Amino acid sequence: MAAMDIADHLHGHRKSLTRARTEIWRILTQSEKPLSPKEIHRRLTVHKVDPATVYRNLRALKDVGLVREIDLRETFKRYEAILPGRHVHHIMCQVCGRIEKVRHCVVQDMADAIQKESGFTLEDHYLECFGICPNCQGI
Amino acid sequence: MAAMDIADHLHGHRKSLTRARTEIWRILTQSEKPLSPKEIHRRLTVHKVDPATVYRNLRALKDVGLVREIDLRETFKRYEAILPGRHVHHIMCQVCGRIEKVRHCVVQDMADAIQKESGFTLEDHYLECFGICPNCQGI
DNA sequence: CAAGACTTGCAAACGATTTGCATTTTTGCT
DNA sequence: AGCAAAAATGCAAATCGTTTGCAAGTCTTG
Repeated sequence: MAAMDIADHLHGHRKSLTRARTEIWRILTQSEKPLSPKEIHRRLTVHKVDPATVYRNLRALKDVGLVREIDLRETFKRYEAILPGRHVHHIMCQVCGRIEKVRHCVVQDMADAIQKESGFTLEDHYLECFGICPNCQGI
Repeated sequence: MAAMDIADHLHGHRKSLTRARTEIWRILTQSEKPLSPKEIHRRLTVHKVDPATVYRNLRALKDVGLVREIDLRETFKRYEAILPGRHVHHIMCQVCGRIEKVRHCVVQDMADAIQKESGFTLEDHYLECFGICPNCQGI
């Protein structure tokens, strides 16, 4: 998604593409893994951006559907850019904390079963995995 | 799991089955849905149990594998008893917040794909669903 | 270019959870 | 049972991530 698109996306919600937002978006799209607000703040090159601004912008980006909030059982949330055509989950190593993407996802296959079982429609889900990475196996 | 078993379970970890723990366990096993520390505290009938004690005990029960911590994108965590032979996820209504169990789970089917993709073993996962419950559909 | 809408920095507030410490309860042994 | 050691508890204070009020700054749109 180009910078142009995110501007449109934001404008559609009466939100503007500010310097801080542009940077946060760049940082998120360039990252291999979901980042914490603190990590994002640390990587900002624009001067004097307040942590509160990072939080506010993450929420704004989340509200317009550009960013996803991820919980990996840590004391904070992580955030990642939602890139079109990708449905991504993650797996975190229980030993070293390394995080990798999981592109295979079978959750949608559960929709029918859920519908039958509880009558709920399945609109969204949250799937994060924990395991042991190659480096940590057999230690 | 009977009270006897949980005592054994705890003793195996040098932990005792105290009055507060017994009650918390009872509350959790009797609940239809995962509860927040605050809800658990509110349901305690033993006198003068401090919130800190609830937190400490939830952690203790989690550490020995009796309780699972659940994140439903709220401002707090929820906890539920891990009953043998049950692998349960949840679906929360995006409209009214109602929570139901989801017993069908296909995540283990992903283990092979994950192994091939990233080399990780899949030890545990975290799957919570969001949708719309029958009552809220068509509103 | 002006008026209103949206953003920001800063400091203070918040809410959930954790911790230090002195006291009480439970355990393990005799 | 009786007791010393270990673990748990209440209470208050502290932490930590995150949110909010407010005044000042920046954008947008006509």
